[in-house]
Amino acid sequence: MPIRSLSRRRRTQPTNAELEILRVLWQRGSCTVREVHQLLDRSTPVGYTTVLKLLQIMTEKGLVTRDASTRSHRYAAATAQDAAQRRMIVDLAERAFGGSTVLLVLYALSTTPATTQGLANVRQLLDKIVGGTP
Amino acid sequence: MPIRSLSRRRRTQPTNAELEILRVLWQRGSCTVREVHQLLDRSTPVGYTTVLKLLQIMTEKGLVTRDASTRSHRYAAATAQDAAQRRMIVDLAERAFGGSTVLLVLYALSTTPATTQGLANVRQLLDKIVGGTP
DNA sequence: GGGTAGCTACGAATGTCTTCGTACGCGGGT
DNA sequence: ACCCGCGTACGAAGACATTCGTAGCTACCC
Repeated sequence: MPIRSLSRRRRTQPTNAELEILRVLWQRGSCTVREVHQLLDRSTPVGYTTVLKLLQIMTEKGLVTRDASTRSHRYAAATAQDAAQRRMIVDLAERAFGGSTVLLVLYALSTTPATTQGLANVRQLLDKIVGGTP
Repeated sequence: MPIRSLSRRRRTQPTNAELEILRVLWQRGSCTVREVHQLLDRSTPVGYTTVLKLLQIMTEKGLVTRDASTRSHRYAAATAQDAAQRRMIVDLAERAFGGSTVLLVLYALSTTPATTQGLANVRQLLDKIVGGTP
């Protein structure tokens, strides 16, 4: 019988269902449960109270903030989208690329069916990063 | 009482513990359970039978192959490392970047404390990708 | 030939994620 | 005053993930 189970996933990363909700909140700012429920675009639809429960859990975790001053509480993402995205990239780099985001980038670029516009953007950003840390 | 629970995580992606084992197998080729157990480098150590159980489960999932011709079975990763890495990138792009790997790359580059060598590699790869799909 | 070390198989405990049913309260309309 | 729609809170069910103990087998060594 296992007593400890401490090596679970990074607790700070949102799960899949949480991420879908966060996407709605990032796009729309602050939302009621009903709004999130209606805006969610899922392959398999989900019940209203499921969304409510998730938002309650996410509040406990600190992923979202809640304004309970009105009857229909309003929820908003607690962290900015880009910060969360960067965290997820770093997490994936650690788990699968030995911590190297550059390696991750190389693989991503060699996979992607990229548009010339997208590649131009990457090149532009590269030009902006003058030095880096050698 | 939930009857169906179908919107779980992408079933093809290895979990965290599975990924740690795959890393060993990718690095060393084919291994016995004992070898994997000894080579695993975990913050919290894990028991021998845990590794065994995980390898059995991964065999069922098709993540690894098993050669049972000797007393100590030998396991090997079923898919190449780079293919798995690409899959994980695509998965993250879908979950958090609207499916755009280019956007993922942009965020990764703007985060990373990159070496000039790494950046040079990225630039080199960019030069190789002549066209892309506009 | 018996003991021991090492191996696999299996099941159970625990924790997390996702889902929903049910209970309960408040406010507005009739 | 009463009901109904809408809201929150809570608990529990089921699927997975992770961990390990125990059982049972085989080979090897004295």
